[in-house]
Amino acid sequence: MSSETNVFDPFSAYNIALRKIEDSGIRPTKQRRVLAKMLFEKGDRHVTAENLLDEVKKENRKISMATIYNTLKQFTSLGLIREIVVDQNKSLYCTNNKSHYHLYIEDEGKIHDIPTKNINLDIPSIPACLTLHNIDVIVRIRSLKDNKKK
Amino acid sequence: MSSETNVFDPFSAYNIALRKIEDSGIRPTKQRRVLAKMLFEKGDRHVTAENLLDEVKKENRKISMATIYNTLKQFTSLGLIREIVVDQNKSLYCTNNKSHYHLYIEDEGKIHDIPTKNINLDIPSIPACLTLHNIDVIVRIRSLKDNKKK
DNA sequence: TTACATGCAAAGCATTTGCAGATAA
DNA sequence: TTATCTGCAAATGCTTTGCATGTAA
Repeated sequence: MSSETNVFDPFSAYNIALRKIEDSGIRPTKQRRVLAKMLFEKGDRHVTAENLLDEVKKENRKISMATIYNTLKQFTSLGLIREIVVDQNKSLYCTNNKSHYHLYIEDEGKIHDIPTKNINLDIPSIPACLTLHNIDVIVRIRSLKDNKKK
Repeated sequence: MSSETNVFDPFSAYNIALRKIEDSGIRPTKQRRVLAKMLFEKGDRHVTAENLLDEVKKENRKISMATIYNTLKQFTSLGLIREIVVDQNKSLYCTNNKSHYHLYIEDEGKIHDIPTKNINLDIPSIPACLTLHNIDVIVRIRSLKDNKKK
């Protein structure tokens, strides 16, 4: 392990998240810090509550499912993560904060980010009484073989 | 009521749907015909299973929820309707068969179609081994007042 | 000290399923 | 006649909630 491994980087995704948590007034509890580490120290991720629970278990820690759900919602409302809706039966959260779209491989259930610059999208202007919250673009693809079987 | 009301139009959305049902091999049962009428004789609609059940009740008919769910799935796989995923907790089905995007007013839970021509979207070409299934574009807006209350 | 957080188990809710009875062809 | 469909009620699975206990400030 090089000495650089432990250099404190105030601008790491994790430290930025931690500061936003503190600034927002919610407490940076142990559970929240552990989950923030998982979410923000592994690059851009797409996770479900279940994924996180499994990961917590693998590290021999213990955080309840209720807390994981609460935390995901809090992080979402703080703007740390983004909820993406690709299918009805499971909530997916995306840790990529840069503006981007999604590529969803339906038969694999896998999702990938598409940088905004790779898709050109022009939408009409929004009336003054309304605010644009977000634009979700999900490009849904299937592998050919899956498509063939009707 | 003018006599034209009962003129048979083989190209009405309902009759087209009915033919697709027959052609596909599934039986045009009473329930399926009633639901097809509700879906296709009222212009472009966005409905949930619950909406349809309520409508059925209002007409003093009775179709079970299980049948409504089954029918919505069958109609979707026949390509008669399209499932749109705006939020995790309820499936919405859209009867507009023309290519289009969606405008979702988050604080009202209302959804509207946006004709494709009003949005310019350029996506990169898809590798030959994959098929593009669909591109969902959901423009999410909020009314200003809702936005203010943090 | 006390307001806020966590964990558990129970509740909630949309959707699916198993199966007996009904129905279209 | 028989393969298919419907309706009921029970099951499922994700998510939320109520509440007692724990913890950060």
